[in-house]
Amino acid sequence: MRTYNTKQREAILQYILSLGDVHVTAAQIAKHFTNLPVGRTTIYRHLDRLTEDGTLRRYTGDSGACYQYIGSGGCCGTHFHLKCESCGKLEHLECETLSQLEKHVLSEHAFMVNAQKTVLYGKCGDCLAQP
Amino acid sequence: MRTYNTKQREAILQYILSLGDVHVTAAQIAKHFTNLPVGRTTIYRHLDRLTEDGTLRRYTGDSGACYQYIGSGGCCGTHFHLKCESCGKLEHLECETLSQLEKHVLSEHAFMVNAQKTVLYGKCGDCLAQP
DNA sequence: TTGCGTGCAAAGGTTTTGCATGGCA
DNA sequence: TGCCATGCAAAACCTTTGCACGCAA
Repeated sequence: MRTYNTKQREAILQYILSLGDVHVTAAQIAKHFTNLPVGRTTIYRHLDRLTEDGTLRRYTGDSGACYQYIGSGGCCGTHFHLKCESCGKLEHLECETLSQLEKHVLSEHAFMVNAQKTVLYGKCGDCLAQP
Repeated sequence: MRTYNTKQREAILQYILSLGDVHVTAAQIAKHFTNLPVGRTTIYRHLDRLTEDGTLRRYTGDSGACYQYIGSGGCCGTHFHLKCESCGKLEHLECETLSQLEKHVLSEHAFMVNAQKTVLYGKCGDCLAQP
């Protein structure tokens, strides 16, 4: 099955890439393209496809699904992510302590953590510094 | 504002308590009360109230909100939870390694983890043992 | 020309709200 | 009796699906 390079596909991908570490919802994308000819259906279909491709990460927030760019390297497959509850920023977290955690939980608590899907919620440094 | 002790309130609370560590969705509760006079509206209103009370924990799954009993002691305020993606079981995880993780992430990565809201996804021991 | 891509409309599911009635205290 | 609680119906949302037309290759 071939994939076509349409204007809508380009526009959606460009927008997500431009956001960097900040996640988006389908509604946000739709709002961003209010004045352009991009239908909701198309947005959802591309988000689904990009998620299956491994281009985007999908997780479920309090009001709908959120998507965020992962990158072509697939480097985010093995490490955790930190989601700031104040500003919505999603940070990547790769360090030895996290790997130890995975091993510990598996060996001591008989639970295999799926780092790909797990998001640690909390407050990032920037938001902690502000009142 | 007083709160009344109605049959519906009792029935819903009893059902959630009887489930122990297993979470429920609003749909499951509605299904459980198919033959009893408990409307969806009432279920949602009680779930909201109980969550605000701190009696229940609420988190959002792939298809709707999930609720789980916390207990009056609030003992779950400080530890993590493990959600099995296969069977849906929610396990409590309290151990020294997790506390270390929190301290490490805060001091080394400038991020304060909200353990109350964070759920680690993965596979529990029972499901790992099965094919 | 071929077949995927698009978008409108409609359907499906979950959650919320309006309003009249019911029931605890 | 005074209010909160209830539940039906309808609305508000988010997401998916059917179908005809458009467009990239």
